[in-house]
Parts: sequence; structure tokens; C-alpha cells
Amino acid sequence: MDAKTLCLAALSLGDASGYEIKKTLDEPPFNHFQDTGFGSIYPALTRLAEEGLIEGTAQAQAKRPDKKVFRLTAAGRARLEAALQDPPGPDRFRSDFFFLLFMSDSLPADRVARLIDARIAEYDRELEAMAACEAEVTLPGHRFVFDFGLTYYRTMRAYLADNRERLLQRRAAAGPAGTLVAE
Amino acid sequence: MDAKTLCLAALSLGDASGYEIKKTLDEPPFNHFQDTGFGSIYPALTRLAEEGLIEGTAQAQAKRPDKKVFRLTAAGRARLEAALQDPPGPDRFRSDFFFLLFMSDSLPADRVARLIDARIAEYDRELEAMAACEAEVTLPGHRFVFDFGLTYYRTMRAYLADNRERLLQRRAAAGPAGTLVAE
DNA sequence: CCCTCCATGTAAGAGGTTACATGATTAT
DNA sequence: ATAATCATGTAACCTCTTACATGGAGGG
Repeated sequence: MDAKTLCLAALSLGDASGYEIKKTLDEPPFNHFQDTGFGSIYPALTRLAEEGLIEGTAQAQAKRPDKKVFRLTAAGRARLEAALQDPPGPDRFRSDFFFLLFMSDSLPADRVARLIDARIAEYDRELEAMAACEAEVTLPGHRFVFDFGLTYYRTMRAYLADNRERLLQRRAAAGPAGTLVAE
Repeated sequence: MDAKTLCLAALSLGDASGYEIKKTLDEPPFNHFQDTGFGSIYPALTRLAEEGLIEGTAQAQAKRPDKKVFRLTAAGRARLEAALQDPPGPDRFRSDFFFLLFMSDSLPADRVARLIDARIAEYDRELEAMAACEAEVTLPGHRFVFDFGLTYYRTMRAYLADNRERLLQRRAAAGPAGTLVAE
């Protein structure tokens, strides 16, 4: 799903400004399957408005910049429906972290240990953030994706915690293989 | 990691042609954290050669098109080392599948069921492919990422199998909510 | 005083995807 | 026959990402 479809989906849950859409997309469970920045959202909204798929109204606010609140048009709703009927493309996952772990036989042991510890801490933060907003997730589809996220973060956290020592021991046993980076 | 860094990493495991690099990148555990096509690899190799980070030699082959086998230069190895020292950026995960499940309250029940079943079948295929090449994964870092992938596919498969019925029942209990797509 | 939140956008550039172009060999 | 594998590349396009630009309000 491109930025335009994501904006349509966000607006199908209720009228919102670009800023509010960004916040929605950053929260679980929306943030479990995409990561979209302002630089994609604002141009997407401009194009959607040009195509007549959404309509925006400027709203003055007390002590705040004006905001432009968008809502889906009938055409926009139809476009979203059409997008939902397409067969899903493959998932794409890109991870610098796992790339580094893949290459970790060329890295100093303490760096590897610190990378894993930092990642465990990140997962813990994410799990705390999820606990804080769990009550707001009510629709069955949203809940399904939310629980998928929970499962993912918990499983990955456990994997890292359980295999950290084993990795460090295997490295030691294998000896200093083709070390690219000096220790 | 961009396509250039991935090519350097692949070549650090042994000399290879563009076609062979693509095959390596498509196999577990390399395919667990990236997804890079020919359209990225060939231009990346051209630019790396221009920068003197790799060197290529054309090799004639019997009954096959010529292939250009690349190897890392000292400068290329240094560049890879430098890349490995950068702090990792955030993971990025994009999934049409989970987007559809997120929106699944607007989809017919049988479509949802079929989407989940198809995905379970995909995970099964991936797990079979992994079993077939498990023996080749020997380096500790490679093994760590391989087992991460195993854990991921198994966990996700189990999640889908375990929660399929619950999702369908909750949808039924909630009634036909703001159905975008007619059943 | 500084940071974060609110709020919207543009511009340039990097990077990647898709389709095109070609063609022999081998397995089903 | 037909599909897959081997093998390399280009060109156009599209999409993001990043940085810039602006600025008040409120909390620590």
C-alpha cells in the first residue's frame, strides 16, 4: 500500500488533518505494517484532493495554526474499496540490525552484545507503548493486527534474549574468523 | 543497507557475478532482512566498479552467456568495514497482507479466510525451503539470522492458524460494521 | 531557556521498481 | 512444447526520504 491508499484508509476511520493522519499511522496497530513520513503524507493528500478522492476544509483554531481537515468523497471510498480487492503483494522487510548480525562474525564481540541489548530495550519500549493503548483497539481487524504485533515483539525479544549467549559462545569457539574489523 | 552495501557483503563471502549475487541474496538467511532485484544489483555493481570498490573479469563459458565475476578490492573491503560500524537504522516492515487484515472488517468473511489460508501456505513453503538449505548455514552470525527467520515463520504461521477462527467469530459477533465492500 | 507539540508544506535528490531487450540450454 | 535457468544490462518512472522553511504555545 502506497501513501495515498494509507491516507484513504486512515480517513475511512474518520475525518482528519495531515498531522492527525500521521499520528494515527504512527500508533499501533497501524504502525505494525507501514512507516510513512510527513514528506509522503502531505503530497499524497494534495494529489488525492486533485483527483477528487478527498475534500479538505481549512479550520481556524484558537492559539494553533490552521488545520485542513479532510474527508473521503464517494469516489475516494470507491477507490479504497478497489484497493482492498487487489491481491496483496509480498511483505517487505528491511533490517540493518539483522544485516549487522548476519555480518557479526566480522565484528567485535562487545559490539554484538551491545547491539542485541539495545534492540531488546527497543522491543521493551514498544511493548510498553502497546500496553498503554491496548484498550482503544476494538474492531476485530484492528485487534487481529494489534495482537500480531504483540506476538512479534514478544517473540523477537525472547529470541534475542535466549540466543545472545549462544551466539557469543559459538563465535568464541569458531575463533577469530575472517575478521574485517579489528577488536 | 542499500544495494551497494549488500553487494559488498555478498562479495565478502566469495567472488561472484551479478546473477550469482542475486541468487545468494534470495536465499536464507540473506533473504530474511532484504529483498533486492536485478534492477538494483546491476547498477550497484557498475557504480561500485567505477568507484574502485570491486573489480570484474569477464569469463567465457561453454554453452552459457559470458559472466562477469566480481571481487572486492582493498578499498571495497574498507568500505564494507566502515558500513558495518554505522549504527543500524530502524527496521522497516511493509505488508499489504496485514494492511488488508487491518481493514478486514470491510471485507467479506470468505475473502478474509482465504487470505489467511494462502498466507499460511506461503509460510509453509518458506519453512520447507529453509529446511532444505539448513545444513549449508555454518557461520555463527548466519546461523543466528537463519534461526531468527525460522522463529519468525513458525511463530507467524502459528499465530494465523490459532487466531483465524477467533477473528471470524468476532466479526460475526460485531455484525456487519461499516462494510465498504458488499458481501 | 530549551524542548516538544502543534501544523503545513516544498524542493532536490537518492534510490528503487518495472518493463524492455536478447537469447541459448535444460528439464518437464 | 513450455517453462525455468542461466546471464546482463538499460531507461523511464515513480516514490520516498531528507532537508529546508516557518512559527506560536506550553511544559520542565
